Amino acid sequence: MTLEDQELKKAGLKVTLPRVKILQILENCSDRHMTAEDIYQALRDSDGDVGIATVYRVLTQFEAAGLVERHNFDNGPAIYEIDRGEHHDHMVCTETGKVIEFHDAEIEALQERIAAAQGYQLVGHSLVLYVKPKTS
Amino acid sequence: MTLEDQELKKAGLKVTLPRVKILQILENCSDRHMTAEDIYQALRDSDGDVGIATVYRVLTQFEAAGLVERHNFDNGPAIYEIDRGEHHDHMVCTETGKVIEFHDAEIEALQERIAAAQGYQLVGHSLVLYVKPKTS
DNA sequence: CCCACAAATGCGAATAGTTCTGATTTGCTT
DNA sequence: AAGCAAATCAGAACTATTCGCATTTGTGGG
Repeated sequence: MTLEDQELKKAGLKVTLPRVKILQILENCSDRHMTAEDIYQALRDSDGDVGIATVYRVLTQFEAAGLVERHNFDNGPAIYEIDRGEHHDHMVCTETGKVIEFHDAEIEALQERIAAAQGYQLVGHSLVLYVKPKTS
Repeated sequence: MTLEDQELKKAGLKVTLPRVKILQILENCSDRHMTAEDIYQALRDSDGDVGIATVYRVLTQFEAAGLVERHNFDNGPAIYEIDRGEHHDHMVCTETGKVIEFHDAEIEALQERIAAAQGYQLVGHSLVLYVKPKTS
């Protein structure tokens, strides 16, 4: 019973080979931001016989279970990352594609206030900054 | 030579029937936030024989010319709106789908600072608040 | 005012990303 | 180890969008 197995159990998900492998890939990947296709390729490269449909299904379940977060940058494929419980937003370099995480308590607070001012309650948000290196 | 014609000319675009009609639809629509499909239907309902491919092509040109803005809310189709030169972000009600515009100078300023702190220059951003009515 | 020619359009096919379907396999319960 | 629900596979389907190419449409020059 590995750590991954326990996480899956805790999330109420049956411990299956595809799910364990996908969880491992997400935990071990270097930049922590992978597309479904990236994961599919990683599986393919190692050994697996996991279909792309399963990758999507498993990622959706992981998201529902709070194990991973899904983000949509502009157009293009969604990216997935392990949810470590530390909320953050993203900055994407338009030249290199690099993704940088950041968190700003002030912005978070302002968002709440803005929603409240219109008679709403904030249930979520998506903030992506598109940036380029300063010296170009 | 209508107002729409002039706008198109100014943008360096040939004045064609599809372009004029699409511009009118965008200017006259009630909620100001339409999908390409919405526009296609509006054209179809009135009279036109404009293909969906043309709708997309024209919208892309309008965006490049600064006449309209395109936004991607989460997944689902992109929405387009006339660019009146007043920058704003969006709040989407998760229950009714209602879209509310807002602008907050403080958040804008903070975004610049955050990008700068990482050695980047802000070239754009996407901020969407997902909200629900306070009393539910 | 008309003509030529580039630019724009329509249609259908193609693409990208993602989800569904239905037959087969897998893993939990005993 | 058997049974059964849950999960998977492969491929088809779907949604949003773009492309290719034959045809049409504006526009500037004569």
